Amino acid sequence: MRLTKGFIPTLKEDPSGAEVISHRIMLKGGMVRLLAAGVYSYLPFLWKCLLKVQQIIREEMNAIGGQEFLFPALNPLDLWDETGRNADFGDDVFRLKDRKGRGMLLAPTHEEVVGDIARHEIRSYRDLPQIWYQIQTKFRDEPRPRSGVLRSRQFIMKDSYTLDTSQEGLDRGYELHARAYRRIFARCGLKFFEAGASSGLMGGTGSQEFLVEGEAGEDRAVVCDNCGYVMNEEVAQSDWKVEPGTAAELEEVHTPDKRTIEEVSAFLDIEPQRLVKSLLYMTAGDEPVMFLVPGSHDLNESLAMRVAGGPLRPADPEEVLNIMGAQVGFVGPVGAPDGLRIIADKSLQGLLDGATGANRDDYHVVHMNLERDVNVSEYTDLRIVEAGEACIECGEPVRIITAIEMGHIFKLGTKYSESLGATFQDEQEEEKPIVMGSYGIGVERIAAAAMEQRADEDGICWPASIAPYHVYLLPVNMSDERLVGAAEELYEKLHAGGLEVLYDDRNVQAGTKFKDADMLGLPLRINVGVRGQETGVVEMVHRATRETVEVPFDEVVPYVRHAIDEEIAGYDRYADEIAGG
RNA sequence: CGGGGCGUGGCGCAGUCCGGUAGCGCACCUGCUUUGGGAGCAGGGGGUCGCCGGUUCAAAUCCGGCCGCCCCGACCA
Repeated sequence: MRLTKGFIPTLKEDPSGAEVISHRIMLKGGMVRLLAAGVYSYLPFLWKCLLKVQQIIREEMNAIGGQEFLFPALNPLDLWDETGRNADFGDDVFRLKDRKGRGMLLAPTHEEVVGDIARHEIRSYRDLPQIWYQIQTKFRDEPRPRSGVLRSRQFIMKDSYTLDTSQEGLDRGYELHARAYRRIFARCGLKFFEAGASSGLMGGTGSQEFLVEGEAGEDRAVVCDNCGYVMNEEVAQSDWKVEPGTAAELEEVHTPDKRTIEEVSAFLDIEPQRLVKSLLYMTAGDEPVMFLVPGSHDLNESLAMRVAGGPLRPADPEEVLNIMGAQVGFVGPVGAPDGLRIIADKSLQGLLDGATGANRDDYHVVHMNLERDVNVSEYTDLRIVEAGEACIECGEPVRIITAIEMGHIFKLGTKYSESLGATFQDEQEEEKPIVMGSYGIGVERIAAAAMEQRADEDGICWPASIAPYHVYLLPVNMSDERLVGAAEELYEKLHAGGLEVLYDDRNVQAGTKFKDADMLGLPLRINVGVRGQETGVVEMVHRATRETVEVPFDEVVPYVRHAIDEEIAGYDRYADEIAGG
């Protein structure tokens, strides 16, 4: 591509409103443009990268027996009412009406459509297993789109679905996907890791995330370097306990206007961890449940929902007042209403000397002995793990990593097939629900994560496997006919050699070209300058290392070919090593 | 949804407090010079100052409402 004919509108100045590095580079490098909050146009340069990512995904999905579909993005609301997810998704889904007034939505995911096809077409165990996938635009009306394409409202997802006759079949399909995902991310040149995860709105029995470490990410993972325990913070546990202390008589103390953990612990001179945080939540059926966690920690809502057996919402201040008889900030488990389910974090088990709200405005109680003073229904892990706590598996201190979620795989089971009536007949002529799995990859996030992981202050350094072009051809001075002649000739030769070249044939200062070349970050750059004219060489600059070598004119094509092939082969070898099984 | 910030030529910003000729840099067009890390000189084009309403002789500027975008939080596969 000649830059004079191409459309890569790079910016000279930093764009406003782009905080994370991938967003900044995408705007500055002329790769994306904003249309509305969380809605982006992908310009040709980035789109070439995204097409390469999609091609790698296709190859790996096809390799595990996946069949590519294209499901409709426009879905009837009725179908989503059948699974209950029209309500579950709430405001996060875009809804509209057709001309007849029928409710429709723009699909945020496709379990329902897959289930609908399956229930009409899958009759027998002989039809199974199936692996269906698509690469398609998804719509989610995120409450707060942010960080450029990392959390947008319209984005490209590879989603796939396994249909099986049994849990064992599902396990196989799930493992095939895990391997394919490892190969995909490895081939895209990413350093990634895997973590156990929460299945959230998807439901089901197991799930795992593929993550890339990066400050711009929204996920946090608890990692043990000693034993390899890696869990998303949402489901992570640790081995940590509050020191029990010594028992004493329960005492009510006046704590006027002291509501927060900080205020109360400072006022009473009690360590925050001994101050028991009492959080009232409401179940879907509006039943109250109280969760107790040490004041030093936050409640892990995923774990709370798991133990409560369903979705929860924090009780609003009025409900708290009605149920507990005191304002938020002064409620506690001591003297709670009869029958209130109280679930405590394991770290509090055996606590002899704690403090908490007295269920009376402006009062707290001290010397609380949990066993003696509180009717705890259950002890379980409920707290968000903090860095340095002992690993639940091996006891060594854990780290916490901020990361970008690239992919997520779920064992769904029969949740959707049952609600949709997607069944098959087994060998015994018995009608059974299809066992499903679902698996997603955020396509733009791969490009963004590559930037977060590999950019420097000048721009991105693309992995060769997904780089929009292989090489940046840069004649230093367009008014020097010798240079232009040499560059033109190289351009033709590189093309003929099957290489993708971005040829900067603009008549601008060399410095401008260098800046753009660094920003756009192709793996190699060829400087065609006067210096090499006499000796018949060009400068070959490796973007990632800045290493510069002189390459004789006639060896340019094989040099580039070799460098690109070697880098990609390295990713392929890595993919082979880590894919497993 | 709560908190904060912002909205002025294509881009980045000043001007708003204290009302009175819309400005700067970059980009763009023409010409000349220049050409290895975002060139110089000369000339030129381009703006309903987010929208609606109000106050005023007069509003980018003051007041009210609305919209949009960004950040933090809540939320979120």
